[in-house]
Amino acid sequence: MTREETTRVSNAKTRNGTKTAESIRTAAVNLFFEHGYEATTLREIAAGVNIQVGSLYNHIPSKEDLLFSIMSGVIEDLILELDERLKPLKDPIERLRTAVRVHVEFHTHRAREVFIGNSELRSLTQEHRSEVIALRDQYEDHIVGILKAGTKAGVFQVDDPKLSAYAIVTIGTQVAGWYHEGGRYRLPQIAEHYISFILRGLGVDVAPTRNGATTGVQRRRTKPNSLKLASRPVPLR
Amino acid sequence: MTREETTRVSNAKTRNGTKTAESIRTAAVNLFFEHGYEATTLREIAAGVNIQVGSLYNHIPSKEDLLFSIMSGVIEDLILELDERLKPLKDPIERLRTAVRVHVEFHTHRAREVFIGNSELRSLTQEHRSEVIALRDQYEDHIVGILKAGTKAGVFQVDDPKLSAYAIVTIGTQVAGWYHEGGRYRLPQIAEHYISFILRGLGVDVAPTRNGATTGVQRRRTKPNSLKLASRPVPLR
DNA sequence: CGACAAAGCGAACGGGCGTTAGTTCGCGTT
DNA sequence: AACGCGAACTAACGCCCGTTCGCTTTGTCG
Repeated sequence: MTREETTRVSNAKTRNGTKTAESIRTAAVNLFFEHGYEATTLREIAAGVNIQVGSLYNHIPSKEDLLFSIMSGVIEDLILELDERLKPLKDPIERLRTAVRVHVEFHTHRAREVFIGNSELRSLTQEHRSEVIALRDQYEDHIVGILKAGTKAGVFQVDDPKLSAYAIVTIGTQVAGWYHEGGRYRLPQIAEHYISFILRGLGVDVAPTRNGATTGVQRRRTKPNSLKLASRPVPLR
Repeated sequence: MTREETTRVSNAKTRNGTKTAESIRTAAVNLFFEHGYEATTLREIAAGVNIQVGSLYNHIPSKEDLLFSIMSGVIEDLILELDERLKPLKDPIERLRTAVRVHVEFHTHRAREVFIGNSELRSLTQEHRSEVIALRDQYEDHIVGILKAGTKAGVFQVDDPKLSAYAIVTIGTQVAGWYHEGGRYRLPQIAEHYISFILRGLGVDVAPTRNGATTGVQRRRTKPNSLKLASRPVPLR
């Protein structure tokens, strides 16, 4: 009952040289993303690391704890990244601009983990779920804080900061669903597009998105026909 | 191998008077929504209908087929509803307005089924998944058609109709995640809000959303503090 | 009232799940 | 040379899953 699991993990090397715990994590991320947590077997994960099922338990306390460490880890990293990039900035508009940029960049770079984080909440224990929700709320509060500060300074026109923050966060979920490296849209392009969109939504006057001139964004030269919709959330298998 | 399952179902009455097949469907919808398809047991579904496990097979061919009938059924209904409401309209703006209204109303009224439809694609067989995706594409094509017609008529300014349609559809997914009857926001309020939002996004000049004056919408008189975010996708259990 | 089909019962099936336990192996340290 | 230890292996556990099947109950209709 007084268990004190570390969740964080040893860093010893496996017999073939790579860190096993790390391999387990990435194998789990890929499988959870593709088949979902419930449908993924520890035997599949073990096979992905080329070890036997039982050996997994040298590195993880349980399957559920593996999921939890992935979910909490990705939000913690997100919060850390946001804090760091926001630290030197004072101007509300610049702070929001950076927040959205970090948000979109993170949700594209680590799309799989984020997708898991947004869809597997119900597979966690009560305690772990509360913990993840607390982290998520903490992140949302950051955004809300920026919005409130900007509203008080008179540069934003926001009815309900919490509702607006929710809308902003939702965009990330969406991006994580369809973005894949090498796809039609380049990362800065996506980020700047949403920055303009959101700022306009907050009542800030932004130059129209003509040829990506807003902040000197470079658009791709190829015709922006249509998004590769086929690979949206999770076809696969 | 040459099985010809009907998926549609008998309409005999059970011993206590209600239609069993229907009860199975709603019990399944609730459980799939709360715990997910993989985590839901046929025994749980049976218990929800006050029946034994084996008796389920008097009404369904398999668990996967039950999921499929829920997912395809909800999209079929959505398409039917859209067709019917769109039939008498010619003006592109009016057509889009109605399409969004139908979209939001449907995604709030049948939020649970829609949520399942958007999150359990990967649990279907190849064949069933293709079928559902085809239906979904068919629905998207309706929206794309409206956008293209409006663009050709010169009332919309759309870079990429497919991408815009995707954005519109995404809003529904989002609403289905947090809406619940009796919550802070009333249905027409949500619909009109998104109609204005989307029309503005398409370059149509819409009166600003001051006191819901756009089309004579009545806002609630209570202060619109914050959305009940706690019950977003799926805490529960 | 008796026949018949629909629908429910309840036990069983084969299989796969997460997890545990005992053991072996290869290193770095003493 | 002996030891300790982390990490892998193998085998098994108890459990619960979706599905099947033979039997019984029920409601309907001629």
